[in-house]
Amino acid sequence: MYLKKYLTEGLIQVAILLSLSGTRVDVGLEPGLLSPLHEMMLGPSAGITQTQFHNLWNHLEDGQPSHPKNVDLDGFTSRRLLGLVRSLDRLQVPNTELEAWLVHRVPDMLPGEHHGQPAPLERAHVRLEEDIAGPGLDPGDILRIQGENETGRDVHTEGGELDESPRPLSEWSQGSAWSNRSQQEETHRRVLSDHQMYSNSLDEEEGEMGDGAEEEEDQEEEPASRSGRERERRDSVSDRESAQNDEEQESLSLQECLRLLEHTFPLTHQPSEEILPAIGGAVDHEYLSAERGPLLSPLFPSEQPPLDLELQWEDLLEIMEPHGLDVSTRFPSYQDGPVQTPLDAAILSNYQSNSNSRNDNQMIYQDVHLMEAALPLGTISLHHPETRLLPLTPSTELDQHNMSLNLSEALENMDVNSSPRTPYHTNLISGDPLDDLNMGVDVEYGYTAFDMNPLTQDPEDNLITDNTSLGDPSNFDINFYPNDFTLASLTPQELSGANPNLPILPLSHLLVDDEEEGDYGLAGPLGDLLEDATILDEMSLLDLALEEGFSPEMAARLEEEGYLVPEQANRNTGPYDTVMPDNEEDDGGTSWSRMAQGSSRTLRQESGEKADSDSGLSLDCSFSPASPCGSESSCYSSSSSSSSSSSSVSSEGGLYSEENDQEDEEGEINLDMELEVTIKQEEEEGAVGGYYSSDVNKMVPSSYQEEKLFNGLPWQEHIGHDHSYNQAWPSTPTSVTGKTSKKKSKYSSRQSRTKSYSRSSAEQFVEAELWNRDDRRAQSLKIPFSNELIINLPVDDFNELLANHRLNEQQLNLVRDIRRRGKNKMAAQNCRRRKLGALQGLEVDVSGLRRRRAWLRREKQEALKSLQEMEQRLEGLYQEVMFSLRDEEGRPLDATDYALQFGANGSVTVTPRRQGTLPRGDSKAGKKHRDKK
DNA sequence: CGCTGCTGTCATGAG
DNA sequence: CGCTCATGACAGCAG
Repeated sequence: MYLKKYLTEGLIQVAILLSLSGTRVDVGLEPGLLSPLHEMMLGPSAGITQTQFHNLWNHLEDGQPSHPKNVDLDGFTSRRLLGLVRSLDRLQVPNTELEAWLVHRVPDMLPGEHHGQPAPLERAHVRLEEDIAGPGLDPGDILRIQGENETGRDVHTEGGELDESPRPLSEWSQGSAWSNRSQQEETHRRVLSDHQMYSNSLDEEEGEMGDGAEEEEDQEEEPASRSGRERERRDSVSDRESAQNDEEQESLSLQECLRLLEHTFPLTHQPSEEILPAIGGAVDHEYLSAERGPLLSPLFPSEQPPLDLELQWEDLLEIMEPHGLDVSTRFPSYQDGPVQTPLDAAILSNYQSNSNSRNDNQMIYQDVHLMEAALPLGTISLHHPETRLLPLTPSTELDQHNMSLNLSEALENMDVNSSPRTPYHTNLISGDPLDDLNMGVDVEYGYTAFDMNPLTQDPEDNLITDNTSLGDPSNFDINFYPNDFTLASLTPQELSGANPNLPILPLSHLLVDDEEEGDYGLAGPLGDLLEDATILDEMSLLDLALEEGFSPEMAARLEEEGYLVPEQANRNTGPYDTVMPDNEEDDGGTSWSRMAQGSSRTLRQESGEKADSDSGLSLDCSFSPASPCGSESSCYSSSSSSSSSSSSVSSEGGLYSEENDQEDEEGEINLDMELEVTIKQEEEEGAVGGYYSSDVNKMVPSSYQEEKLFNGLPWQEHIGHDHSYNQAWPSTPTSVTGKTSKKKSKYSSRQSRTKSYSRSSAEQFVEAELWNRDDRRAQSLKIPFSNELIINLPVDDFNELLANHRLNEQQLNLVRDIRRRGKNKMAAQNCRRRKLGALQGLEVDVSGLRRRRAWLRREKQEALKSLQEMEQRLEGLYQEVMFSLRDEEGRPLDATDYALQFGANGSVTVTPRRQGTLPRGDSKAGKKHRDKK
């Protein structure tokens, strides 16, 4: 508050100075004219800049690591959003901004029902008329007010300079000479119409639309109706003339008003104390000794520099905004306020906005509420540094389901599942407690220990749900999920304390998981534990493999460890490298059928599931090659060739599953893993598996069930999405290192892929055993390790791996290419994910800005109304003062014929109105009681 | 058949 | 200088 006051006062001083100097600062309608401060307030106009405005607002610190090269939105979308954002930059409360501010300030300063101060108003009038000053007044016409002698200021001088007597407010709004005012109003109207246009274009809420229309109407009606209102006021004042009893009260009110204004606007202008005695004897000079003259200049919006005002508004709003960003801190700071939840805040915001509350506190709350309202409900848990902006789309809420479900289930299962995995836990996720939670969730769904990584892979889900509002209890009812029995046990604190970055199980995953749970997940905790133990063994073996280069012995050991489920056991082949495509070709149909039996359903499920969750943006940092667990994960990923195949199946949709069913009828069962691989290939058009996959399977045994379990694996992401390179692999693999040749193979593979379906199953098996291009190449060159390993191993490990394996130049090149492409693939996925996230953030920002604009409009309307009231009061007070004055003959002065002028030196003079007097002749004194029209 | 979205890949630049 | 990452651009596939 103090800061706000300080800044605003300073700005007002500047504004007043500019107004006094006759400088007209136009509203910064041009975005380019906006000052850096303004840009800081609203954020960079270019939404694609690295710094997003939501970051500048210090709210919704999105969880993504702010990349130095932030998302660069391209295309129409970015332009559209940018246009919206830029348009919002033009959301300036033009001329009445300061008015609005003052209107809010004044009531605060005027606890009582005080009327405005005529003196400053008149002074402002004088200032306004300086530019159009006509011939100097006859000194004889200048009436010196009592107290003039005190200061010894020569009123004549100023009167001569100023010549023009203040106009009545009616004239003030009408006179052609008031070009400034007219321009201002015109500008204002223009801006309003602009706002209206934007309102229409942005398809705002009806309430906003109504506001805009109303606002415009108000603006148009204002100038015309003002004169009428002023006349009415004058009449009322003249009526009161008979009741002199009220004069003293008015004077007192004026005194207090001036006093408060003085405190608020300590300026450099010399006080005009002369009027005080005239106004009322009770007036204390002490309070009016300073700067009363310019006090009212702020009341004249036409004289205010709109740019500063805009900045000031922005400043005011922005100062208060950050408070509304952090729920955890904000609400405590406003405990005395009604705000309890963002929803409440939004409601209260609307309510308060409509209730025309005008004191500062209310303003603050309005701002806070507004900002909260501007935030989607899903973005409540902003207290976490990595919280993200959430879209307003329903998907957010759906994802919140995931979040809450994950957390709750994780919490529920943590104690149960953590023990078997303790070593793994400590190794992999010691840094992040929530990973444990996530693991718990994974276990709950029968996923293997590595599933938690996969679960984190869904990029969109991460984007949307990473930072769902954990801290908001209101979300829980929304997040309640049928199978989530632990939500009730979760306290908001627990959830809020959880790491928002906890990977969220996508809704699709949940749904599928539910189904799968019926199939597999019901195995019970024992099965989970066994699986965990198996996974742990597998992981240890993989670690060893990483260190020792993944020798075939280790792969064999992994097989022997028996961590494979019975289904998997069938798939395990003997020594790595023993599987030959020919065998697959022979047994392809049988293995295919077997696989179909075991996993056809799973495949279908996965296909659907992947259809939902397969965003392609699934890469997650958890499996970063550089990370300690990256190698492990890579091992697992590499081992989970089946998972990749499953993902591929998913990408390929139900077509293959249907084929699987058909093949399944053949009923021939072959335990050969290669056959299985062949099946996969046939299912997935050779996307995964095959000869090379057998190696992978050796390293890390996998089954279709495991595929299911692993379907969230990061590797699965890229592998599974590699739908474009499922092609028939030449029976005689040829090493292709050149890019052109790669492309050729790639494209030809696609063509062959389409052909493969028309071919005989044997041919399909021959050609469909291949994965993607790199996999095939690796297979052809007999690269002794998986592509996943190649891609995801840290550099050192990778080099070590290469060193451990004597590879020829071709192999080395291929391995490097595989690594490069794989990493680039992940990078591309991350990039796209970030881009989407940025887009969503922009959308959220736009929505927030819209709300803010609506709020500002309402504020402006209120301010206008208040201003009108103030003007009325000022007019009344002015009349009162005039009536309290007497001319040389002791007759009251007619306010229509005389005007109060306030000199720069603080002197106050009563000057006749030229326009008023001229037509009326010299009836200044005699027509004091003349009715106004 | 065209459009759109997704994905992988390449080229390029920056760190 | 090499590696990694990010990103634009391109192309193919699927819906």
